[in-house]
Amino acid sequence: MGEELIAKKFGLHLKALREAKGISQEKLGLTSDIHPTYVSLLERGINQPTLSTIIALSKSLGIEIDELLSPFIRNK
Amino acid sequence: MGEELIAKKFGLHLKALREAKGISQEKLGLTSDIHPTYVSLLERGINQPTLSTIIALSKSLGIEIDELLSPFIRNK
DNA sequence: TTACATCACAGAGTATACTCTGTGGATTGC
DNA sequence: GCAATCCACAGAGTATACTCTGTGATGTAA
Repeated sequence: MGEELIAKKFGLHLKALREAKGISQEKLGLTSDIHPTYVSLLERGINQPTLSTIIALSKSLGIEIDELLSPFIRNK
Repeated sequence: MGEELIAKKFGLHLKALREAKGISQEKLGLTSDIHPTYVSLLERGINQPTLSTIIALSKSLGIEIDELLSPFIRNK
C-alpha cells in the first residue's frame, strides 16, 4: 500500500470519526494540541501522522488507537 | 505522555517483537523496505515512526498493527 | 588468529511532518 | 445587510523522519 493511499485512508477515517463526535477541526486541534490547519491536512490525506500524533488524536477523540487505525487492521 | 517516552516505549516493544521472531535488524529492514540503521534508531527510541512505517513494520513482522502498538492501547 | 554476523553510533543529506499567519468561500442566524 | 462559524488552501518557516555510508565494538565459530 502506497504512502499516499495510507494518508488518504487515514484522513477519511479521521474526518468521519471527528464528525461523528460533532466537533470542529478547531476544537479537536485545541484538545489534542495539534494545529487546526494540520488537522485539515491530515483529513485531506496530504500528510500522514506520526505515532505521537496518532496517540494525541485518539485520546482527544475519546477512542482507542486501534479504532483510529481500524482501516489498517484486519477483522475490524 | 511525552514524545520521547512514546519513542522509547515503542522502541523497546519493537525490539522485543523482532527478537521473538529471531530475525536481525538487517533482515527486518530488507523485508519492510526500511533502512537497517533506521530500525536501530527506532528501537533505541531516538525517532518515532510515521503511520506508513508502523504499517510496514507490522506487515513485515507478520502481526497486526494493534499488536505492534499494544503498549499504547488499554486492555491489551 | 581470521572471518563473519550483529549492532551502536556518527555525520551528512533529503524528504516530509508540523506550526503559524493569513485569505477567501460557504453556510447559518440576526 | 452583517457577524460568526467552519473549512480549504497558500506560503514560509522549523523540527524531525528517513536514507546512506562508514567505523568500531562485541560475540561466535572455524
